[in-house]
Amino acid sequence: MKEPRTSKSWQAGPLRIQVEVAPPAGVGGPRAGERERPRERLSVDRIVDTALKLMRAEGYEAVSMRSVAKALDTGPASLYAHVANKDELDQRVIDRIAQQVDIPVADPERWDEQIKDMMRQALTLYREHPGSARAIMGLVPTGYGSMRSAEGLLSFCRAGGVPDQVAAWFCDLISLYTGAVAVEETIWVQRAQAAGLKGEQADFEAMDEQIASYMESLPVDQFPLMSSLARVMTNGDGEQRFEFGLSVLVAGLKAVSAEAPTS
Amino acid sequence: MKEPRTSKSWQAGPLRIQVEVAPPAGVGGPRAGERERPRERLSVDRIVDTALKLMRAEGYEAVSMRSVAKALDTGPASLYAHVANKDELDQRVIDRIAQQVDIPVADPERWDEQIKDMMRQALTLYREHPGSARAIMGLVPTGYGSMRSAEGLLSFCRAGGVPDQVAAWFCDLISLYTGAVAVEETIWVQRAQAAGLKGEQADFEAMDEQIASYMESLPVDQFPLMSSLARVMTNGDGEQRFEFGLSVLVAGLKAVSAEAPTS
DNA sequence: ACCTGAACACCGTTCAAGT
DNA sequence: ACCTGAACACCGTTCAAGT
Repeated sequence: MKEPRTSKSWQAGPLRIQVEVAPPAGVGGPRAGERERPRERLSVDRIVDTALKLMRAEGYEAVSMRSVAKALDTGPASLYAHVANKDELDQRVIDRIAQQVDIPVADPERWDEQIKDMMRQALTLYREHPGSARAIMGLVPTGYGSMRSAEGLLSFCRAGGVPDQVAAWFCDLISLYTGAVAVEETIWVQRAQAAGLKGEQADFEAMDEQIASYMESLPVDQFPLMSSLARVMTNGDGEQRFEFGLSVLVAGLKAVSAEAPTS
Repeated sequence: MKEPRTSKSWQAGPLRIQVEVAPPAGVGGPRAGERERPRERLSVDRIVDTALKLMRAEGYEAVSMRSVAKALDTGPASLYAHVANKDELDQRVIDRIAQQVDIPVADPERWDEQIKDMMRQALTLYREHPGSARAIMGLVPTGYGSMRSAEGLLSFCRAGGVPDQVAAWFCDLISLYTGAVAVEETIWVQRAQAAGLKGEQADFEAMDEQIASYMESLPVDQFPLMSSLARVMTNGDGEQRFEFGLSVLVAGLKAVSAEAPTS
């Protein structure tokens, strides 16, 4: 094990914790008006920026040490002077995305809606960076963006009178759920794209229809419910399903908070 | 695109649906007493069996077309006569795991506990096959095992008087959550292993401690809650956190069911 | 200190050739 | 029909050598 090359690292324990309590100087990317000289100096920011751009444009799968290096007009080995490994790069990219979430001041009148809004924003950001959720679920989130999000969620829970322990665990729970939804969507999109190379558009309706009629075709004696509820199972788009999930989670949060002793 | 080589496939639509409505003949693996002849004939079952064993022993990461082929004493190309691609192999392995979940007859007295029990079983199985959750979250689940699980969940919801649409979406929701928890755990285990190559045991306490003290060190003005609740945030082991999630989800299910019109 | 080319040990998949 | 060796186009990471 070698020491981390980036100065802002924390390795007092087994984990590498990404420490970056302030957002990067600019919003990201070379400042406007800055000319692209043929060979600019490498830096963590430049690397993260190009990775982010690549992800936005072509999805997480297209982001590799090699592709990022190529976009920077160099070889993959050069990146390792600024970033410990792919994992750290992923972590930094993800955190940059998380920093884009807008977190309002907690309002006791609508703290539950504020929680939902935050997660809707997160899902939107995931969608704008196809596959990013894939990466997030492979990481222990530290870093400014993640901490900021957690702080926000905690503040909304406080505003709602949620006991601390419940609030703490709920942060994890709802973040995990949102990430998982994004991952699931990514898969569907990939499947649809893989299947529909001829057509430009992914045909989700055809996929739903296919699954529904498959469920309907299941043997009624073994699968009485699945076969009769096939259409109900496949009902609704991603939006409706996500909203359903948010409702269940927030309703559950309230119920559990009411039971728990206020700690 | 070539047609699927396996007879039991369904490609009427964009998706490849794995159709296997009855479990494989044996419980899995060559029957006891069957001698291992140097070069047995390949088959889907043999391939899935060896992949499953490999996953159980060394985790999902160790399961590649090449490693499975090697374990079968052949080259990776040989597998493609029986399995369309890695994706189909994953799907079949996952489904074999899902088939191991025990699904009792629905009991209106304790339908909610039955739901929780099923998910506890699922998490245990994920843990016994490290990384399997990773694979499951990359798949659109069809196949016998998945259908059986969904049927079970639906039957419990019915027993609890949950409206159909709510039940259908809830199946997805709680399965997604359980898979996500398993994925998250996998990551922690991997991190711990990567960090603690010297020691045999993964030192989760040290990781918790590290994270907790990192959170405590956050600037209080920006992160008043995170810094003061650091210990609460890192409280509890995987078990407690999962149980919390199950409670929130089931409580939420009841609340949402009460609101919704009984369809 | 930073960067590089070349190499190492892997992937999934394809394809022409064998039996 | 089933299996195979060899190849293709990728990975992440390392390392000695350059500047």
